[in-house]
Amino acid sequence: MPVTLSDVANRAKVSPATVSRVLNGNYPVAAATRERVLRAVDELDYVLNGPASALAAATSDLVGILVNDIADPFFGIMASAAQSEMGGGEAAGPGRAGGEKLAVVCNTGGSPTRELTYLTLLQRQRAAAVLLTGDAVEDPAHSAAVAAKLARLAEAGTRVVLCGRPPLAAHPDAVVAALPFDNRGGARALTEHLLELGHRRIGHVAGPAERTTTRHRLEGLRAALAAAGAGDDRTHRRLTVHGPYDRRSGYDGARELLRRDPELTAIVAANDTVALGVCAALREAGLRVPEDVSVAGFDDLPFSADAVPALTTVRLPLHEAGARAGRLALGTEEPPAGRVAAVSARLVVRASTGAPPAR
Amino acid sequence: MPVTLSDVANRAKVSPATVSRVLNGNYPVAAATRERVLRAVDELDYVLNGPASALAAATSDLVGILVNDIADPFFGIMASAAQSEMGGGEAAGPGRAGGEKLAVVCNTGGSPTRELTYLTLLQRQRAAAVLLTGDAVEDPAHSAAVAAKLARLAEAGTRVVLCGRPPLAAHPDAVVAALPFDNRGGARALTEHLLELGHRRIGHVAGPAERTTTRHRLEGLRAALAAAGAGDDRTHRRLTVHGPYDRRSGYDGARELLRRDPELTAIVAANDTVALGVCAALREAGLRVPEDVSVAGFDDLPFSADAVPALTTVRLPLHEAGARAGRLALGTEEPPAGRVAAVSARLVVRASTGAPPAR
DNA sequence: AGCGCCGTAGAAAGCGCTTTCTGCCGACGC
DNA sequence: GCGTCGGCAGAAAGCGCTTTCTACGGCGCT
Repeated sequence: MPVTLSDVANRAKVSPATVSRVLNGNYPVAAATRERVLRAVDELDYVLNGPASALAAATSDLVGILVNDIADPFFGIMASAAQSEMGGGEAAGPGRAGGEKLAVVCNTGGSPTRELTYLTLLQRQRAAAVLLTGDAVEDPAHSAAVAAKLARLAEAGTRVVLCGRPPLAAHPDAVVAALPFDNRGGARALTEHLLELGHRRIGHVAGPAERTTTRHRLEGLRAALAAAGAGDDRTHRRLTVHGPYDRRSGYDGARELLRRDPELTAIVAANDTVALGVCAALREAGLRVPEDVSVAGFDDLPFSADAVPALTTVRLPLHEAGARAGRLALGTEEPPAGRVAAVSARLVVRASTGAPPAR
Repeated sequence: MPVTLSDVANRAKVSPATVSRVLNGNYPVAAATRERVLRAVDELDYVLNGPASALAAATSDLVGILVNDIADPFFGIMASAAQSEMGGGEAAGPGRAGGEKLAVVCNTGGSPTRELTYLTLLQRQRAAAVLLTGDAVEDPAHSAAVAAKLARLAEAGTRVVLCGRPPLAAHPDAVVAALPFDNRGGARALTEHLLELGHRRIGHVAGPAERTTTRHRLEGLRAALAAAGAGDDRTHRRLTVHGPYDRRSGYDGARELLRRDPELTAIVAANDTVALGVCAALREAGLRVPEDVSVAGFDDLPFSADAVPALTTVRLPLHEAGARAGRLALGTEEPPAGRVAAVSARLVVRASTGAPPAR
């Protein structure tokens, strides 16, 4: 019932081989013949059978993008940037010419199991490339499993790229490139800003425990604190709470921190969304931002500039990183030397931070 | 090099057919044999070749979810709800048992061309189902092209479902089900709320022109206005500006509306994100919300409750709708009678609307 | 004039799986 | 005790494409 390659061949009075060559454009075909074939394709409204050609050619045009939370713009921005690098832009011809890829995003929900599941599914589809974004869970067993999976994928010819995620410990060369974010540096700069302003009692609503991103941001923060001789480790731990990357976590976290230390003058949030929750809790407690308590976010998502007050945060060039990762996955861009290129984080000072209240 | 079905068969001392049957679980296999096969699969770390099985079986386990903007939570929420209905939850076995699907989201960026491109790509992959979310562009040529494409997909066995999008005019039965949002009703209720509060000069920062959602929301608004005898058509048009669904559009739109009519007492935004931009512009102009000007959004995205002031808006059950659409796509849920089930919209009154200032 | 070569098209062998059709074997019925 | 049936496994024919290898003209060259 569906139109096949040979139907087209018959109509164009050529062999199936020729049609295939026209569609793939990787073999000389006389202009007149090509013309005829294209016309037949058009007339029959033919669409290549993806599975069949993937099987025969042993590669497919599927590219998988794994994200932790598809409803979070942090990932949305990276994914859409990556996706926009991968064709799909112009009209798809009937064939696979032009190297258009089907870039698809897979939502792991932050669950290691689902991450592995998707990787298997992608492996099953013989994906051309896989792009992992965001956080990695710091469970040795899981990291090993992921690394092993990626190694197998790489073996089968899939290009693996890591974006906003540290390089693999286990099989570093299974990966084409890794673009980790400089979370440590960003957190450090942010904390220094707060210290300069005069803050000494700084609370932290951190991200989920056991995640590299969370750990790195914490390390940056503590490094700055330590360098300034502000507080000891026990204090830091007391002034840190963990939670997911949502508004609720910020709200609850801020209340908890306030309970633990009502004298707090600043709160650093795991990201901008969490920061909004923190602001809400503060406001509810009758505290003004930044006059009574300063608040800082992380990521610099678009809404942060519009918040009231506008959020001081650390800008991560999500779009650029995503786009670059996309090109790397496609092989359009040369991998960086050493396969790793850190993505820098820049402090953005806005209205939500200020000097601590005079006592 | 890669492990194939027959490798597994050899190791398990059975025929390839048997291995296939174990993996697909749709044919009786003696427990002992099954056991043996499963062990072999495990030992060889075998992963089914998706393209090959898709080719042989003439179906694949790919499900496409088309969204306009992956970085917008509006779509993120629907997509993630739909995706979570489609397996990927538990560990993926080596086979396709359990009907796990690879649910992938495709970002059209609101471009009709890319929409068609993705549809072709999905058709090429012989997708099991396709889920179109959000707005449809109101260009007859494009609608016809999409409808035709969907009809061909349906013909090939792909289940097509529409979520937050009106049923097809051209080939209504190409679609398994359509779950359009009640944008008219929502807009109407919202406008009535404003009218009851006493507002008469209501500005509108609408969504992109030539989109069904935009049109429906406008129609609801004008219906309410007309019913209350508030303003004529020319006035409405003068107090309406169009723009994309982003913060910027709200900001620019509000400034423009203020210029056109400084006596405005309320502004209805295309959605919550736009509403935030409106608030920013108002604030900048020295106007308080809602004391001087009331502002209302649409969709009730999570951040709306946290905005300052908390946004009055229209709640769309995005999660529920997405989940239902997912089940419909999978065939887990019976399609509604007539294949169409409107999704209701509910007014949520919060702090951003109030009585107009006494003159 | 003959040779070889370039440019182009066709034949055909798979790619790795699913599935019908066939066949074996033990159990059960009469 | 033999025929028959049912439960399970194997053989083999594709699924629709890609790609090597082969074939065929016509051209330029010697």
